[in-house]
Amino acid sequence: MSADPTLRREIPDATVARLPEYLRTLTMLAEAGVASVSSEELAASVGVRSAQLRKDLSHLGSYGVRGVGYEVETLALEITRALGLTQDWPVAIVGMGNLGHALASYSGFVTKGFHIVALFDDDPALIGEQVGDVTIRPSWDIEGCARELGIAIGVIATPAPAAQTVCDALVKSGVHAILNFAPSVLTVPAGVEVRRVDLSTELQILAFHAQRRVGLPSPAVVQR
Amino acid sequence: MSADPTLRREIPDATVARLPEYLRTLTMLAEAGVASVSSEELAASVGVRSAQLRKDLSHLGSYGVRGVGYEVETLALEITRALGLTQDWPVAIVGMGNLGHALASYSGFVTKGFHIVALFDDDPALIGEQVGDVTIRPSWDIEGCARELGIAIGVIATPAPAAQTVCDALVKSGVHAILNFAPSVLTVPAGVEVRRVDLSTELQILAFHAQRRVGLPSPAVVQR
DNA sequence: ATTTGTGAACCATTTCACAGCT
DNA sequence: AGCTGTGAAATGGTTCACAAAT
Repeated sequence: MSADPTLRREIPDATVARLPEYLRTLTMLAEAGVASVSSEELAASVGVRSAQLRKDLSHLGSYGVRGVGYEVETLALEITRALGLTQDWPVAIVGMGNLGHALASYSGFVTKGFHIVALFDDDPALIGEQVGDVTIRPSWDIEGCARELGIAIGVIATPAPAAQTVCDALVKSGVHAILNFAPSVLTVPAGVEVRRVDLSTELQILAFHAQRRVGLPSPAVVQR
Repeated sequence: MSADPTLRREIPDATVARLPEYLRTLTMLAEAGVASVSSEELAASVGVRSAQLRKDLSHLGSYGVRGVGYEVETLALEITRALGLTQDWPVAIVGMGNLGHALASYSGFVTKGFHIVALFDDDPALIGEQVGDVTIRPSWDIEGCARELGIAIGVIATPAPAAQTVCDALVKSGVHAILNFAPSVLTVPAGVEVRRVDLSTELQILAFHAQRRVGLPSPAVVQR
């Protein structure tokens, strides 16, 4: 492996997962006119320990000033660069039911860095519908048009039984990154990154913790 | 602490996060009429290693039979019990925009173990609307009615600026488990469990991995 | 013969604590 | 003096490999 000092460092997954948080907070600080933060302050806003923040940032390079802190604009730019958000990523959503519609019009989606270029569904009643400035296409056209639209990230919001078929079509079209909202495990070739978001999984994890509470101080009196 | 052999074991977070996956797969197997599985088979369906599955299950107790495997029904029941899904958890959703509506009618929500008992929004145009068999109430009534409805889990689907206020109201009403879809970090007293699901965070993590691919096989025709 | 349950080894991540720089 | 960057220690999680059980 090359030991290029400027870029192509190995960034741990756990760090990558926190970078978006840091970036969001830095963006808010920048909008509030804050020019500089210490690791202590930034960590507090994000809800991590300052040592963790510093270690995370150290994987990107050395962008702080000892005795002073980090320049907000600079750090935000470096994280943006590290995450690959200096370019625009074309995204497709497959499955335009309630969830698909909600995702397509979700403000957080239009965040700098992403651009919805295609919507797919296999329900004839939905095909042709205009959502924002994109028209819903039939799912069976994925392989026909996904590659020429340059889709890099696919979002699957179909019912579970359709998810694997849709996933296969996306992968065949050159998509290497998939966000799966369907409650099913996807099988993909090596090199394709899948992340899953599942409501019932999250609720069940919360139920576990809620259950642990039986017999604990129920009143929400703030205490320490 | 007590070393009670039957219950109240310490289950690692990483294990708890996988239990819902196991349960979902077991439920599918049961519906397909499968009576027994080996750790190898079950692990393959879920996408983990068999040693991991066995270690995870060992935290619940010893419910397998050596030389044979696990009885599907029994194991499903034990996981259900461990997750606290033998009882029904009353859930409230706050923020009934596109996402809130999609969540309220999401089939995965009605999974055994959860029951939507209240919906809240502060938009007068939405208050009073019927979604399923629940009527949308004004957000400022949370403290007034959440406790008597026995709400255990709160789902926040509001815009980011409202999230902390809503969270405080939920906590004050005795809610100890919160699922936050708003892109903001919530501050809660100790003992309250918060899980966050954020679309742009997920997309940014995927962008990072997509970026790593530049110059790898299968060009997706990069363009602007 | 086969598959579980689990110590032990391994690996990843977090936290500590302080040297190094401004 | 103050805060970053980072080795070293501590913690948590995963995988190995095999004894125990049927």
